[in-house]
Amino acid sequence: MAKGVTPQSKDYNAWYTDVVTKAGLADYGPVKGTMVVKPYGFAMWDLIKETFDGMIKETGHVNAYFPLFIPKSFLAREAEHVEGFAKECAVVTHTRLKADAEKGIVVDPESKLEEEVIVRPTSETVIWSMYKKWIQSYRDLPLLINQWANVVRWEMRTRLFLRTTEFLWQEGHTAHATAEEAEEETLLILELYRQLAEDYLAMPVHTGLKSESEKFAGADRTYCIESMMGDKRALQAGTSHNLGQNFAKAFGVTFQTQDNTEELVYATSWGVSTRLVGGVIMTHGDDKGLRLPPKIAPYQVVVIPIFRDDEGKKAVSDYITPVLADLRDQGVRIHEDWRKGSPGFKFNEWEMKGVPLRLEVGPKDVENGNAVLARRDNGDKQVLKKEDLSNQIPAILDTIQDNMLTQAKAFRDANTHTVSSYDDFKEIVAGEGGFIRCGWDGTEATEMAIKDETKATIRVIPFDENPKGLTCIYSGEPAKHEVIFAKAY
RNA sequence: CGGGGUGUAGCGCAGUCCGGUUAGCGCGCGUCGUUCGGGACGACGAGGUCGGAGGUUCAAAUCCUCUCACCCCGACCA
Repeated sequence: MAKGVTPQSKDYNAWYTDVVTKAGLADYGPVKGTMVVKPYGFAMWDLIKETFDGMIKETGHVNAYFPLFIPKSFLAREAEHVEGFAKECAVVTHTRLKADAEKGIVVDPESKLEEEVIVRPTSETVIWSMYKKWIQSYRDLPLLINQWANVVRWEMRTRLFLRTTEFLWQEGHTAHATAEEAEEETLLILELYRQLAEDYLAMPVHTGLKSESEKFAGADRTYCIESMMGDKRALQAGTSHNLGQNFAKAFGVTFQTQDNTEELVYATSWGVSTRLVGGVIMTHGDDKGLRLPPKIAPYQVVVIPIFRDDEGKKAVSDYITPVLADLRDQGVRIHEDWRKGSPGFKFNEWEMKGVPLRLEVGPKDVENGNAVLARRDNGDKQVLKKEDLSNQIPAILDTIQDNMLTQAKAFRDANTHTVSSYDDFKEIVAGEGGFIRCGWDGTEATEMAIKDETKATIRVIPFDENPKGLTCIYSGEPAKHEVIFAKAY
C-alpha cells in the first residue's frame, strides 16, 4: 500500500478517491462508470443492510425480488416518471452475439427484440404492473414490500459509491388504501432513515421535504435526509416518496373498499443506496484516511501483536487470546494482524482503513499485565490492565460512536449560516461554503435563478423551518418557507 | 456532446521535441538474512505486444496517418 492519502485541504476529490481505493473499499470496473465493491467496502454495506433490513422487518415490511428487465413501454406509462429517467436508461435491443471474421464478435442482427427491454433505473413500473394483479380488495392492503437490488442509471459523470452507473440499494414499494396511510408510511420510513444515518452511521441529517424541482419523477412529494460532507457540500442520503395515486392510475391499480366502491390505490416508494458508504467516508474521514463508526465498522478492534520471534509471538498469543475470545462472545468484531512486518506500518494501514480501536499487545504488556488501546476518532492512546479490556472495550466503542456523531454535528452546525441578504448568500457559497438557511418565496423561478447564479440548490425544506417574518433571499417577497441551500453532490 | 489532457512493468512516472546498443527509475512483488512499541534495511530476483492498426526508414516508444481507450473541466443525476 502506498504511503498516505492526498490531504483534504489540498484536493478533497483526490482525497476521496485515494481513501476509497487505498483503504480497499472499491475499485473501478472495466466498463466506464462501474464499480467493484471490494470485500472491506462490501462488509460496510452488509452491516448497513442488516441494520436497515431489521428496521423495516420490525415495522411489518417483507422482502421480495422483481426482475432487472422491464418492458420499454412500461416506463412511459407515467408521464413525469419517463421524463425523469428516459435519459439515463440502458436498453437491451438484442439477445445474442455472433462470431465475425473481422471484428471478432458482433451483435447478431437476427436477434433484435420485438419490444426492447430496459434495465431498471428503479422498479416502480414493474412492481405496479404486478400490484395490479395482486390487489383487489381493501383486505389486500397495505402491501409493504421491499427489495434489495441493483439498478442502472447511465450517468455521464460518476464517482465511486456516490454516483456509479450501476449501484446497489433497497427500494421499498408500498400500497395503501388511503392518502393518510401513505403519508404516514412515507414519514415512518423517513424516520427510519434518520435513525440509520444518525444512530448507526453517525451522520447527522436534516429531514424534510424536497422542492418541486428536486422531487422524484412521478412523486407527489419527496422527503429526504440530507447531510453535510467534509468539504461542506450536501449529500442526499436517502429519499422517501409519497407517490399519491400516480402509479395506480398509470397501471390501473384499484381496490374495492368495505362499502363496495372502487378506488385507486395510494403508493409510496423509498430508497437508500451504496451512496451511504460514500457519505460515511466523507462525513468522518481525515488526512489519515477513513474513520468508521463502530456500528458499521467491519472490524471494531484491530489487534497489533508486537513480537520478535516465534517464542515472543506465542507469548503474546497465549496472553491475549482469552481476552479476545471474551470480547468476541460479547459480539465485538475483532481482527488480529499477525502478518510479518513492522508495527508502525500496520498502525498506519489500519488507521487508513478506519478501524475504531487498535489494541497493541507486546512483550512489555505481557510482562506488566497491560495492553495499549488507541482510538481512531480522537487519537487518544491509553494503557489498560488486561483484566479491564473485556468490559472496557465495548463501552469505549459506544463512546466513539457517540463522539463521532457529536463531532459531525458540531462541524455541520459550525458551517451552517443563517443569512438574510443575497450578497451574503453569494459570498458564502463562493467562499467558505456550507449550508445556508434562509427564506424562499416558494417559486421555481427563484430556485432556478439562484441555481444558475451560484450553483447552490435547495437541499431540503426542513421540518424545523420557521418562515414567519422571513423574506425571500432572492426576490425579497415574504418567504413561504425557510430552506437550506447548498452545493450538492 | 463541446473544451483540455494522458496512454511505456501491478501502481506512479522518465525517455518522445532531436529515430540509433540490451527501454529505465521509484513504489510494490518474490527469496534469504538482519529488524520489529509509529510507515525498517541489505543482497539477489521476477515482471514489458511502449494502447491498437497501417505507413516512412538500414533502424521507430520516438516521425506521419488512422483508430481505440481512459482522465479532467462544462450541460443531467440517488
